[in-house]
Amino acid sequence: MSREIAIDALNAEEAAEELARLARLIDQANRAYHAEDAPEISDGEYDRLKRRNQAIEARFPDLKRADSPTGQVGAPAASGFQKVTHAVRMLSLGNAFEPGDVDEFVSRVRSYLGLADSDPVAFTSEPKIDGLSLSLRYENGRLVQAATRGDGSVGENVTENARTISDIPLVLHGAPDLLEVRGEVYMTHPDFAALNAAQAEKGERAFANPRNAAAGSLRQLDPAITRARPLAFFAYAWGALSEPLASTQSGAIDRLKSLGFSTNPLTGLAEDAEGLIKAYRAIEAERAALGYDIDGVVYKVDDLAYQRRLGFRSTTPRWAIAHKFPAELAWTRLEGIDIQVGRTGALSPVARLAPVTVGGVVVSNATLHNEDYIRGLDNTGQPIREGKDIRVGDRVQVYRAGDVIPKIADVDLTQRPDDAEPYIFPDTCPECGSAAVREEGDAVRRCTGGLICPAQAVEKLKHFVSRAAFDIDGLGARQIEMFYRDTDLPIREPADIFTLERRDAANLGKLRNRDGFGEKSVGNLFQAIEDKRRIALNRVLFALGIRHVGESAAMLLATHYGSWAALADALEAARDQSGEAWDDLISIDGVGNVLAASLVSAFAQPAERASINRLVNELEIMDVAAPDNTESPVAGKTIVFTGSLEKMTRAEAKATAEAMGAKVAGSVSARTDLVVAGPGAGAKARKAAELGIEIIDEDDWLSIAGAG
DNA sequence: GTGCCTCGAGTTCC
DNA sequence: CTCGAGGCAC
Repeated sequence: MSREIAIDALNAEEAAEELARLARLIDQANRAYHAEDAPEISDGEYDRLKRRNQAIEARFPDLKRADSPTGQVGAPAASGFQKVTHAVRMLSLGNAFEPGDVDEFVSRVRSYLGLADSDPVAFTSEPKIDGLSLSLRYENGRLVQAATRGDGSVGENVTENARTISDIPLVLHGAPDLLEVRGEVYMTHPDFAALNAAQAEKGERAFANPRNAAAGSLRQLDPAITRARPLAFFAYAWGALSEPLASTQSGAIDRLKSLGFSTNPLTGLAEDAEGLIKAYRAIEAERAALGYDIDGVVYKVDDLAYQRRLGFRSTTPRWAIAHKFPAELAWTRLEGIDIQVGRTGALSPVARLAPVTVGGVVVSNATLHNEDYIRGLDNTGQPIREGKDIRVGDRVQVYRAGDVIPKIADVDLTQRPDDAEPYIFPDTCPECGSAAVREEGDAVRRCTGGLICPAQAVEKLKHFVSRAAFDIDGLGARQIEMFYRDTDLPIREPADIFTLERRDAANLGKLRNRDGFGEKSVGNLFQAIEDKRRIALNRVLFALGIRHVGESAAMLLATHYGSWAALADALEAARDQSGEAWDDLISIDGVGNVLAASLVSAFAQPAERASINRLVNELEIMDVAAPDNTESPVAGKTIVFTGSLEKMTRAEAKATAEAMGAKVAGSVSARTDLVVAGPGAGAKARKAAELGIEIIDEDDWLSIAGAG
């Protein structure tokens, strides 16, 4: 590093020079990172450069550059782009890997819709472009916002960059007043090759593959750079709309095409699984000649009314599926097996591999799941990989499951070194030495050290500050690691986070003098912690990290009990796992014996309970109200559907009823409020009549559902 | 008891 | 993203 002057000693001219130098260095590091190649500088050095840049900018605000690595004012510093909440979630798709999965998809659709064998149902097929999804929002025909997918709910605002892509029209004629167009940004093979040649000429790093080149180009802070990059765009879907585009998927795509978007020319229609697989084969045959990367074929139900009826599962639509091409494979050497310890004490083996490129990415780690997986057995004891075990020193075949998670597919026994020994899974925790026990019927071995185990304690704390839990800005995994090991100002349990400021004050505020901290960042951290003292009950419950209590169970419990006091009292009363409080807990839909026992025993453990109490004393926990469906006529009622339903299927009826706040049960009891009886209703309808429960037919139900 | 469906937990690379 | 397992319907 050339001369680096203390910031206080810089004059304006030197400061300007320094800012230019730092902008260049940081930009270079960013590019190296996006090219997914060996980074040129370490993470620590990168952070140091950014901090120095920030400090100089703070002292000379007038000198802040247009291309400042800290980004525009008001933008979150972490990414440089503003966050955008999608009006309609951007979903991911379920996957099919073989023809059988496609058959299953088609028959699931047919049975959910209740179609007879003679009723036709059409599906579209189109190549799945390997790029990055983008949502374009048009208001009154003008492009007003472009956002990346992000996590599906919240993406990044890349409007200025999207405007530079020639396939993306800035103005639409004859479009709905509001129209969100969704599609894929990608780079063609010739453009990718030319870009990399130009990069090489300029002495800059090449991109690993077209997808990363497209992603890196779209996420440039300077739109002028994006403009110079040859990006392309295919439209294939839509989000929020003021009026429908068409009545079918294929019609909507045609409409997008007539509005001026590029749509994929290989889009087709089929009537059944056989037709879809034919389309898949045809696209697969074209794959090498397309000139852009695709990683499979997407099938969608063509009729949009059917799509609406099919609806969504928790994260994926029921009306679409991605049929993936077989994953790319690569051979490499297994150099070692390490054991990681998770928050619940689970011991997970990780393969350390000689670095190898798989599907355009360099892979050096792979998950080995558990003991049995290494031995070549699945969870039922059936052999996988023809029963071959995995040994350190083996030549192994690696692929990326779902194009993401590296896994080991196969072992080449002919290349096994003579001295390779079967892997012996540890029966003690490598972090704390406690016994590691595998419960009968369980696939994982767990450390029994509990909070004595530093690995478990740290992972629990990381979970506590994670996104869906307390989500404290400036207190991420790295800081947790640091504070956990700290002797001056330790964070060893959640309550310690909320006493940090007090303890630091008592300690003469030394934190701000520490490496990586300053006046400003310490202030921000304390403020971020203060902001989370007031927090919703469900988040607190989830943050505690009790086994089997995830986000969804935490919400169920929070809405059932409403307040911390009610919850804590109930768990206290249910501690011997019987009696009224226990029955009430078990009666919650989605809460079973295992979850309930885990929850109750966590609260009954003296040490854990004391830790929870210390935390709760620091917080103001907000009550959670049950979802307000009071306008709905069936809110809070228990409904039973019986007999055959003719205008909808059972699954649909259940989904509609639940959306209206009702509970759907399988059998009639004294707790049933309403029975919907179709033709052929037998014993259940009779029992309902005996109990004096209201019975209606399918048409009555539809008019209630329509009104609700 | 068996077979779906979802959730929880752990994981990699960016 | 995937696997394992809990919860629930049949």
